[in-house]
Amino acid sequence: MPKITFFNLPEDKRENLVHAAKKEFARVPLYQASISNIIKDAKIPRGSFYQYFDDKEDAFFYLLNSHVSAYKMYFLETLQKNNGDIFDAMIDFYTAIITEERENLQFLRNLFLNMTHRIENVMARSFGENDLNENFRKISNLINKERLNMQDEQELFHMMQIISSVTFHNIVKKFAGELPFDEAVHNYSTEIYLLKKGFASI
Amino acid sequence: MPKITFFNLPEDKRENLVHAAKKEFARVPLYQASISNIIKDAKIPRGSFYQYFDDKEDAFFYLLNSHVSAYKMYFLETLQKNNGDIFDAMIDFYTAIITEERENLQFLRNLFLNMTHRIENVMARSFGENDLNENFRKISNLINKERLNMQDEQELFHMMQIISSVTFHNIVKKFAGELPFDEAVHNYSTEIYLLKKGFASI
DNA sequence: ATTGACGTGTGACACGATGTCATATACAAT
DNA sequence: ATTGTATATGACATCGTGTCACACGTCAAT
Repeated sequence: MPKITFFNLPEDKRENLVHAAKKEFARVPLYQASISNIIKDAKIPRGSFYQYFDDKEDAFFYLLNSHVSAYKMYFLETLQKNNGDIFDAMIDFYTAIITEERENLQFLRNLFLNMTHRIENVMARSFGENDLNENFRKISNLINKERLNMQDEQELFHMMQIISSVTFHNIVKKFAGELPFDEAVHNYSTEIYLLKKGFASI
Repeated sequence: MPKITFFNLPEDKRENLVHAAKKEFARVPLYQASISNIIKDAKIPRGSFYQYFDDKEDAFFYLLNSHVSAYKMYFLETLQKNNGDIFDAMIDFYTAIITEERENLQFLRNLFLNMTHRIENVMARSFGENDLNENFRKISNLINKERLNMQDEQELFHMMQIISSVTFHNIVKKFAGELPFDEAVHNYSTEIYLLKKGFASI
C-alpha cells in the first residue's frame, strides 16, 4: 500500500504521479519498469517517490488494484445482465477485456504476458476465486444453477477455477498472438462450449 | 541459444557452470537471479560468462529447454502407459511434477510462480500446444478417442489447450499454497473429472 | 515574534548489477 | 619461430535502486 503521504497529496499532483506510473507500466512489464522514468515523467525528485511508495511494486499493485476493482464490478453487472448464465457472461467479459483502449490495453498486455502468481492472485481474489470467500459467494448467488451439473458448492468452486484458468489463458493467447478480434472470440467461445458439453462420455 | 564456445567447453567445466546456473535459478526466479552469483559459484570470471551466453535469459532458457525435453518424453511415455487415456495420463503427470526433488523442485517452483508468457510458450511448445504442429500430432495419435466427445481435430486441439491451462494452474496453486500432496491431487482430480463430465446440460 | 515539533521535499551518494572492451593467453598450422 | 584464431580475463563505464542528512513549511504553544 502507498504511504499516507501519498493520499495526503493534492489531487492534481497525485493524479499526475499516477498517470506517470501508469504510462511506465503500459510501456514495459513490472520487472522492466524503472522508477527513474516515472519520476522523470512526473517531474518529482527521487526521494519524493519513496515518500509515497515503498518501491516499484508498491506503485504497481496500487494501480493494479484499482483496475481490478473496476473489472470486478463490471463482471458482476455482466453476470446479472446475462440472467446468471455464467457462460454467456464470461464471453461478454472476455470481449470487454480484449476491446480495451490504448494505454489501458498496453497495461493489460504487459500484465497478462507477465502474469506472475502474485499478480494472478490479486486478480483472482476479486474475480471470486481462492477461498470460498465473500466474493465467491457473491458470484455464486448470481449464477443460475438450473442447467448446471454441479453437485455442490465445492464443484461449483472448481468449475469457476477452471473457467478462470481458461479465460486467463485465452486472454494471454490473444495478447501474445495478436490474433484478430473475431478469431480470438471464436476460440474462446469454442472452449467455453467444450467446457459445457464435457470431454468424454464417462 | 548459448554460443558455440559453451558447447566447446570441456565437459566438467561446462557441467560446473550449468550446475551453478541451476542453483541460482533454484534460489530465485529469473528476473531476480544475478549473473554475479552464478560466476562466483562457478568460479569463472565475468567476461567468460558472456563468452558462453548472451545474457541471463539465454542461460535460463537453455536450462529450461533441457528440463522441458525430459518432461516431454516422460509425458509421451505416461500417455502410452495409460493406453491413451489422456485424463489418467494427466493425473499421473501432475503427480510426477509435484513430486520432484529438492533443487529441481525449487527450480520448478520459481518457474511456475513466475510463469511469463515467454516461459509458458517454451513449455507449451513441447507439451503439444500452440499450433497443430508436429508435437500435437504425436500426442493426438497416442490419445484414445473412443470415448471422447470431440468432433474433429480442432476440438481436440482446444480440449488439449483447456487441459493444459487447468494443469498449469493447478501446479501453480500447489506451489503457491504449499498444499499437502493428497489435497493437491484431489483438487486436480476433481477438476479433471468435471472437465470430462461437462458443466451444463446444453 | 519565537520556538519547537512534525510532516514533507530534495538530491547527492553508496551500493550492486550489467555488458563491453582492450589485452592476455593458449594452441594449432605453417 | 611466426602467424592466426579461438578463448580467457577483469577493469571499467553505465545505470538503477534505496537511503540519508539536510532543507523547508506549517501550525500550535509560549
